[in-house]
Amino acid sequence: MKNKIKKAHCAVDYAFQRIGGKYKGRILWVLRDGFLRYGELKRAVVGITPKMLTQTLKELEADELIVRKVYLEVPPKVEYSLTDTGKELIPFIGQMRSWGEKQMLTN
Amino acid sequence: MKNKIKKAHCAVDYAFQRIGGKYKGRILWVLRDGFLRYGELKRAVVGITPKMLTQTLKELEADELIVRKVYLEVPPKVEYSLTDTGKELIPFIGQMRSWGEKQMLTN
DNA sequence: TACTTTATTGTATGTACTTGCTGTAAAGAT
DNA sequence: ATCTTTACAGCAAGTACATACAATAAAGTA
Repeated sequence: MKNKIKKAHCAVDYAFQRIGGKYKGRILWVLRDGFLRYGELKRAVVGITPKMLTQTLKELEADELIVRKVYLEVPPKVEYSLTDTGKELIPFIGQMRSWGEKQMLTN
Repeated sequence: MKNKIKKAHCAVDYAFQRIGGKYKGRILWVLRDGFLRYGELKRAVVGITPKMLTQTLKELEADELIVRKVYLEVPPKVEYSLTDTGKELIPFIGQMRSWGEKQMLTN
């Protein structure tokens, strides 16, 4: 399966289906500056379980928002980075983040 | 309960907790131009069940992103509109929407 | 009296999401 | 031979999200 978008009623719906989910935004955000390995992501996205990290990374990959690059080494090494489409989302996530920061202070 | 944000690990997390969910983005979006009654919202957000609409509206209200105004009439009349905080999210949702539209064409 | 309209609420049921925990491969170091 | 490291996979279990369907209040109209 290429991705799991069901049937979007509108573009807003579609976009939220693609970057919704508990960790997708955060993962995209920490990848904004380049390549991160699985373990680095795990440390960067505090609180995520390995299971969820793997699962979410797979979804983002199937959705073509990130790229997974495997190095044939032992112990294994896998690097993740944003695709061009994924990079386009960074400004929005940045805005959301600013809004969130402001709100967190207000409360 | 004022809202149901658990413990945000970062601002991105926080923001997604507040506008995540299957219908929140769409509801905020259709409210961008002013006031809508419950029934109008139901027609605007195609596919939502009355139960989910009520529930989501309550969450958005508890989160202070929308305002609920009740008119003491029979049959009942209730109008919903964005708060200032809610309005701040509209540009962001608009951008997401543009991205989504573009993506929908690309696929 | 029965019917209509509007904005819900309640109960039951179902599906999707998320977590916790254990296990694996394979090379290199001790 | 055992231990370490890295990046996962599998399974059971719980929680959250979502749907379907029935029901309510209360004034106005037929």
